[in-house]
Amino acid sequence: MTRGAKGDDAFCRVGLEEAKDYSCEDVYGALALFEQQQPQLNELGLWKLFAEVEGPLVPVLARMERDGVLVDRDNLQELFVEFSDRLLALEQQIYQVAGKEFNINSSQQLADILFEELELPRGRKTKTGYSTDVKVLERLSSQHELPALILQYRNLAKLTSTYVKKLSSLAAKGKGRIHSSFNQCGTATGRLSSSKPNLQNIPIRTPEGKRIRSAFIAKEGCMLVAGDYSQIDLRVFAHYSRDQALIDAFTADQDVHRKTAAEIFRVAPGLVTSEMRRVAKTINFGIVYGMSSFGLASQLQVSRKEAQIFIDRYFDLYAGVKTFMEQIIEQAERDGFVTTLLGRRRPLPEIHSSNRTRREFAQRTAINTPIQGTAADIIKLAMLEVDRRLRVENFKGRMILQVHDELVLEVPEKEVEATSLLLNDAMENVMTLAVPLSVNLQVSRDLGVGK
DNA sequence: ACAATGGTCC
DNA sequence: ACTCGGACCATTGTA
Repeated sequence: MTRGAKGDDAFCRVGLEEAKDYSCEDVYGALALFEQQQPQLNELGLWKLFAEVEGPLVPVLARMERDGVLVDRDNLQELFVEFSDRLLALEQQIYQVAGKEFNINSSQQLADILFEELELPRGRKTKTGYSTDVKVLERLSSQHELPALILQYRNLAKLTSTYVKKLSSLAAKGKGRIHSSFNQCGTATGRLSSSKPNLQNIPIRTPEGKRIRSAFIAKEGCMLVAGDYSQIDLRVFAHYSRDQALIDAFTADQDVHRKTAAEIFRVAPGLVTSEMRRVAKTINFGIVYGMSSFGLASQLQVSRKEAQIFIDRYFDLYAGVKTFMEQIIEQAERDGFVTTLLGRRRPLPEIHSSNRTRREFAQRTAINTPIQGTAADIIKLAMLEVDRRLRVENFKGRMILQVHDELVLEVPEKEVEATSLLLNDAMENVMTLAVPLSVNLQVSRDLGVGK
């Protein structure tokens, strides 16, 4: 049933007759698959998940895809001109500093210049040579001006080609709305994915990135209402681990990164610096991913010993977390799979691998999948509830984006207040865990400023 | 067409 | 020897 890579737009070229046959074949195939797989879903205990979540979600996603999201074409065009100009200038500057012209986009050619001609210290090796990734270039920035220029160039080139250019061309046709595909199959954890274009990795970190975000707007007379779950992964983690300190922190609505920082640095919460909090935040995320002391050390740029101390103190504070990790790995070894709160299942055959790297990877996956997958379960339920309530209450607002822990709605100005309440309530109360779910709301004309 | 590298998001 | 979970995509360079 796979179409050719360039065949997805076939309906634009063929007549209705052929399109009809083609569509019916698709439907027939889907039905045949359904009849074959229904018993399997039953046996695996997945029927309920299919019938009550994934199935009902199909029309919701289909409508999101059809409606799309509006972008400001003029704004994008201006960004394209400005970024192209700046890239051209950077390019010339780079040639001058490097002493010759080369293809800046080629990591190979760049490596030649940096490590052969300029004789800068080499870093990590790749399969084909020496790495020129952001970590390496940042380290070299203090010794030579070229690496810093490359970083600037890469940053701008990435934004221009992947986002500005791509989004412009997609928005050029039709009403300026961009129609992504939200895929239900294809992730190992149960998350959605977005493609053609991917609207789940629109920039947000850098100032230039935020300007690209600003090009995503609400149509005339509407506002964008966004709700994002506050630290849903860690909250799910608290729920699963039943760790009392973590549960207490979220129940009291404490700043959990600050609390962690206070503990591992042995200072009063009031004396936690932003740097200490940053370290604690990295650890909190690392824990969810099953990070080792080695991984933590390389992430934080500290010694393994220091990293190990952080981890020891972490497990001191959150004793339940360690037990949970051990138990979920045991479970994976026993069953050969792990599950999410709604029974979504991920096989982990490599949990018994004799290859240590593979086995440990499977162990980290055993920890991460129930967390990430349960968070995905929760927001999928929220999407169904939001969609249902919008209809029941006859609101005109519609969901247009999902970004893993965030839902964005396009809402008529007059309904913003009521819809915001609806969104907040539906997201926070869609499921009851051992800790409350908390949602931050944002109302704006575009996706840029303040988010 | 495909692998490798690098980079964006949660 | 060990380098954090999940995605998608652009570009280069080789086949």
